[in-house]
Amino acid sequence: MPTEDNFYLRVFAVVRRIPRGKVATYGQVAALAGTPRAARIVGWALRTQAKKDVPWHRVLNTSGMISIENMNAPKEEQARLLELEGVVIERKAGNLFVDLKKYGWSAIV
DNA sequence: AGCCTGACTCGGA
DNA sequence: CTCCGAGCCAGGC
Repeated sequence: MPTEDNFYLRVFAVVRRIPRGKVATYGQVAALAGTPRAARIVGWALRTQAKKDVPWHRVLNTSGMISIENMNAPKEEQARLLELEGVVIERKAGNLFVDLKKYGWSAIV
């Protein structure tokens, strides 16, 4: 697998392709980026560049739950951004969930 | 160059 | 069904 910055670029490119009002999982983005097992790297990539021109808030874990707890990007902020796009956020036990069946994005476009 | 850590995931107990 | 552990890739120290 490539170990260049291109991986990041690909990740960003994939994330940018996520339509407004839709969400994708880390694993999915990683797969689209060319490395199915690099879900963690995706999160990392987003974390290093978060708050740029990439809709990082559209990326969630495989459960549709926001894993962020005490990071630079508060989950509340992510929830707000998603709600602005029409995505319904479900709050359960202090965690934020998104209905992937409804808002999940299909890579096959 | 080597070890630790992490916005993840999957599989077994 | 829930909890715990191992696997994975890349970056930081």
